[in-house]
Amino acid sequence: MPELPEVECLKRSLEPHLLGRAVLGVRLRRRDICNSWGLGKRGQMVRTPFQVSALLADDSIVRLERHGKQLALTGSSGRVVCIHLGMTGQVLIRPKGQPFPYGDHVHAFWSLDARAGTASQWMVFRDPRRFGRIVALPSEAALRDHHWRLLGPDALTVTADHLARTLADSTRAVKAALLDQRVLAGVGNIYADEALFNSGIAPRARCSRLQRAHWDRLAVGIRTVLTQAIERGGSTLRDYRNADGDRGQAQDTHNVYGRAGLPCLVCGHNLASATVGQRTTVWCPRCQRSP
DNA sequence: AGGATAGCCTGCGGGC
DNA sequence: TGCCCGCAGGCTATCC
Repeated sequence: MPELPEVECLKRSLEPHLLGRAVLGVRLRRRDICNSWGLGKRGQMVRTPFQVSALLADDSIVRLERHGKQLALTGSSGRVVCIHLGMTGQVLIRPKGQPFPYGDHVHAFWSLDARAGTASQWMVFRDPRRFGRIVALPSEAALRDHHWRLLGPDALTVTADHLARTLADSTRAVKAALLDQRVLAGVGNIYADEALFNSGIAPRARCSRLQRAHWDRLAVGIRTVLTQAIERGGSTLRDYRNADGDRGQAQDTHNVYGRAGLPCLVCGHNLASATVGQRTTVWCPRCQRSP
């Protein structure tokens, strides 16, 4: 469930813990959630045998960067670890020596040094369903030019121009297009439904039928919904927590997601539900229209 | 080639 | 009470 707002809130909550912090060592329980890329002989990116030391061991963290739903940690060596939370992934900061309150499914531990006012801590990656991934890369250039090369622009800054240009000839349902990370990065099922409600566009509307005014409203709708969710700390439906274990509050203000059959908060008409783009989709048939 | 579909994976709630 | 089934949906691989 973590989409762009949840990953952004995770990033903001991790930064005070991680920036400038030394990684003393890394322990990995599951190797099958990790990938590693390196530079090949002709300068191309190649898959390399995974080594735990590639996860910023003996490094210190100098930067956190998010694109869409992915979060990258850069070490002072220039190496990068990119974390993708999948459905149930969590990154948590916990003091060493205290009982760990989150049960099983912790796949990786980073040992962080003690610093002024702070005891030594663990950063842990936990992911019950294991849809998440940890990717080691040799540089930020490799991150942007290789690992993130197929992702569309970050949804927080998406423009009507980009949406119109990218999707004008597409016959897909607009909701399916919003879920496609190559079109824009960061929108998942929750915020796709919320953004479409905000813009008054039916999820099954064909992209090629939409006009300039629709793209204008949709771009604003996407940015607004995501920005407001970030301000509320993201949506916690079940699993999402920030680095400190706190829940978000944005789920309390959803207009349509999870409200199938309930009255529309704007017009009172019962909200409809159907599968669109292989995802459960909820919308208001009165407030949202197909051109 | 764009678009649809299957598969990965665990927890939980509903039904019996 | 306990078991089974369906569902949740991020993405990749594969098919049409």
